[in-house]
Amino acid sequence: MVDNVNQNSSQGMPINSLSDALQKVTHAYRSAMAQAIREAEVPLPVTHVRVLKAVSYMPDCTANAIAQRMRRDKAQITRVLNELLASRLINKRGNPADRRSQLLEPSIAGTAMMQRIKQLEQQTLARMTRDLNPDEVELFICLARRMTDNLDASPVQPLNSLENPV
Amino acid sequence: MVDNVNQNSSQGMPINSLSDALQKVTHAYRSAMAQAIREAEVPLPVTHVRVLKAVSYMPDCTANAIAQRMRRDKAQITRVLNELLASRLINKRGNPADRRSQLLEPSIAGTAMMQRIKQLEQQTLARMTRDLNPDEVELFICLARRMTDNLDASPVQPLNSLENPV
DNA sequence: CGCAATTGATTGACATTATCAACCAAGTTG
DNA sequence: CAACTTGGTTGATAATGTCAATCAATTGCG
Repeated sequence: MVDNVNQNSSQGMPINSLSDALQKVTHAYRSAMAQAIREAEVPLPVTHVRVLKAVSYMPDCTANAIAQRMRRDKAQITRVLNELLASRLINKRGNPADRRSQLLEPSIAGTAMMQRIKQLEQQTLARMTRDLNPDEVELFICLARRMTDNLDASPVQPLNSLENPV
Repeated sequence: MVDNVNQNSSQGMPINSLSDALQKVTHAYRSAMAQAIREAEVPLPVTHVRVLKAVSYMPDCTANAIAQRMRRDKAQITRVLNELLASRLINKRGNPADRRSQLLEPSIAGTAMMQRIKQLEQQTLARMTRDLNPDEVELFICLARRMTDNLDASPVQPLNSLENPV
């Protein structure tokens, strides 16, 4: 109801509640996934799961590619990858095209883990969308992407936007 | 776009990309707000802003009420409130109805700060939704809420029978 | 009333996530 | 070759989230 009390000027458009709705649903999803993962005794935090997912599904995956795709700091990606490596869930191979980088791929164990996680994710998403029909889900995704693109496309271009040279 | 490579079985329903779309748009929004706040030289992290917002708009606001509404750990709320107090952005008043708790309200400075933040939020949201019409925004909010409620309402449903491939 | 249980708030400890800056080695360009 | 860029790593620190224990005020109930 923090939203409800946003007197939103002239229109009936409750645009302010957008931020709350967004943060709440994301928090709910992350909590649900974290809980599902905990209960399934998969000893991986959510971010690690996402990185493992990227490694599993991105062809010719490198650390930098993950960082760009997930729009996260490459430092954090490095750390997560190191822990996944320590857990033997992924492997590094030298990149023949560039000796600075390594190609990443899931190990056998990583692939198996990914299968379990995929199930958990499907269950959580199914629970989350149980009263939504496919069209509504698709529409939600579409809207979310448009909003993401809107924010990405027109950065306020500040002083130090060295990160994304797009 | 980790999503794009999710071979999503037989159907056309891209249910898996939902999680990525969700996390990306939230991350984009948080980044944009954090950047706007930084540039406006408002020295408050995003969570503090949200709590200040709650204090500003919730009548008879208490720490516990905020924690429940934001679905966050009350420990975290306490800490954020303490910092807002230290920054003189909010005030505590004894709660006549319950001497254990205090009623929270923004200070003069807090109200002024809230006005600035509200502007920043409006700008960010406007940028994010610039090619969406009000109906689409409202629909998005509605869908987000339904999903949040779905996750909140049901603990963890039994595994099978949840997702018969449509 | 007296006392156990509950509740609002706080604190400590810790895990997770995010960001920034410095750095190195390999690659690229002039 | 020198200057610069790029992929990756590391250190430091901020921000966020979660759990457990604690204290004081309140409530429920015999």
